Amino acid sequence: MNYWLLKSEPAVWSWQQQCAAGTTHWDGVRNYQARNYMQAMRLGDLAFFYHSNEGKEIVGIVTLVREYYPDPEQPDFGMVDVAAAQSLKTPITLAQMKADSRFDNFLLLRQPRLSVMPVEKDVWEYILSIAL
DNA sequence: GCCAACGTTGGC
DNA sequence: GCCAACGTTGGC
Repeated sequence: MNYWLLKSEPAVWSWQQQCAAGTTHWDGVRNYQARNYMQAMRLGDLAFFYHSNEGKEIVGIVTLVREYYPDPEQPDFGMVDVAAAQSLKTPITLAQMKADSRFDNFLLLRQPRLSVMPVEKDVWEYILSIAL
């Protein structure tokens, strides 16, 4: 089991919309590093759903329900399918993570522009411990 | 293959 | 709305 983080601007696609929709394609990624991480995702993996730009907080968890497959209109890039799994009782804000040294190595802080990234197991569990 | 120009992301 | 970071493009 691997853990990930997916970014979405709530003005474009929000956690509320994800919950209402259930399972959706996670497409539109046009960055090779992010794509490579998507290709490494396996069925049943879990990912945090992060609101970028507005909110700037982790708000929920999705499950991977279909592994990477190509976008017929953009063969170099593709998508995965995810399903809303759980909302965090307490969203974890970017400011909170920046202020906590446990997140010093978190890619979200190290590589702020990356939209798909892995999350270390200990970071994943720590977030759950304060968010649920 | 280098690097300047440009575009995009995302925090502030 | 601005701007820093950084990935991509294209000329040489």
